[in-house]
Amino acid sequence: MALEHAILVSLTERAGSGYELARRFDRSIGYFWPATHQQIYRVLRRMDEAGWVRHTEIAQDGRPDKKVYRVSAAGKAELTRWLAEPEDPAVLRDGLGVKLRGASLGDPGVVLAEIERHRAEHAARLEVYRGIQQRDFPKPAKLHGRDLHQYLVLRGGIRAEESFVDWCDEVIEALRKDKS
Amino acid sequence: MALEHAILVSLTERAGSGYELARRFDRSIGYFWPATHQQIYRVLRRMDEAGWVRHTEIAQDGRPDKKVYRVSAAGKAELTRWLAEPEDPAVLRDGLGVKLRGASLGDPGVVLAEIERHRAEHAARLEVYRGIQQRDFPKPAKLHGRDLHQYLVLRGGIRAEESFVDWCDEVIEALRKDKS
DNA sequence: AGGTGCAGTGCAACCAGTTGCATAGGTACA
DNA sequence: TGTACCTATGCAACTGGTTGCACTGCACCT
Repeated sequence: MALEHAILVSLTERAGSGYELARRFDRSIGYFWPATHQQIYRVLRRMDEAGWVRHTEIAQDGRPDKKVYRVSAAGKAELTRWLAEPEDPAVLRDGLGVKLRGASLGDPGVVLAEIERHRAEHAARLEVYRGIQQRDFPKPAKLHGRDLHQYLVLRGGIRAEESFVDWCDEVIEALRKDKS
Repeated sequence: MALEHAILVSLTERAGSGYELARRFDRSIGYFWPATHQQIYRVLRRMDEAGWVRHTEIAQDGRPDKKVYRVSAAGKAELTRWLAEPEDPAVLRDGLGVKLRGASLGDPGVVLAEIERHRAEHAARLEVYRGIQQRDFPKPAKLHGRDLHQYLVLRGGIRAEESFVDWCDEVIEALRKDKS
């Protein structure tokens, strides 16, 4: 139970509309906490009713009106309350692992190809992360406070992708050897 | 959409009741695909109606009757169909990352302690995985087919946990340095 | 003139998963 | 004797998230 809090963190960094938030979730923050625009709109409304955020309607010319949300005092209080609360460890739910485990029930070449495909996808995402690292954090030793935290989250993404890609390579090699 | 398939894979390895499956999911397979007994019972019934599995009621003395499920021909067909189908990349949803990103909004020491707690939990799980590896796969170079696949899935778990623990260490060191 | 795509918000239906509870007999321990 | 835990199945209510669709209007390309 924490899309609320992901939105609060994002809105604390910068106020924005539901649409803008959905864009942010597609980029940076959504890599660690995915959300659709639907889900975001719904949660925003709920938080508005609860008083955690307030919105101001902004008329724009050429494009539709938008509602810009900002975190209220109650929202900040809720955020700090949540930060102090213990968080459940993240659960992973990996269909690829299940597939590999069942690989011998079908054509093993099919699963091998699937692993190769996933490897490529994760390698691409790794490149994106590394690009962000070089662009936004060229001197990591000098970072402090919020910038440091953001950098460390990115490091987590990089490490996870690296380790996934390495695993794929191990699997690909082992499956090839087993097949021949 | 794949609890169905996780159950089918597990039942192919060995037939069993809903209760037994729930135990298996608590141990091995559930590390990669968690499920509660509720969810398992419900899906089993649905798959029974769809003809993917069949059950035989078994009376036991001293303990309640049970229904032992086994995969039908239709179930096997569905499994191989699914194996050939491309799988979406697993999404991660990590509250700890969100917390770290918002760490400067609260007491930074609180988040540091939280990371340390998670590190301990994942290190413990890593030990469990390594224990399984030593007990069940002492000679990995000799593995083939199903055993090899099972070993490789375990390797994925080990790699993921190792990389998470390493990340925690990086974060802990950086946060300590930043605080002082 | 027509299609695609972006900005912006939203409803309704659905699906997957969680939580709380119920039932029932057995074993094990204090 | 009471309590707690294990085996075994299941209902009901709820929560979180997905999918499909709808409406508006501008910009850009062909």
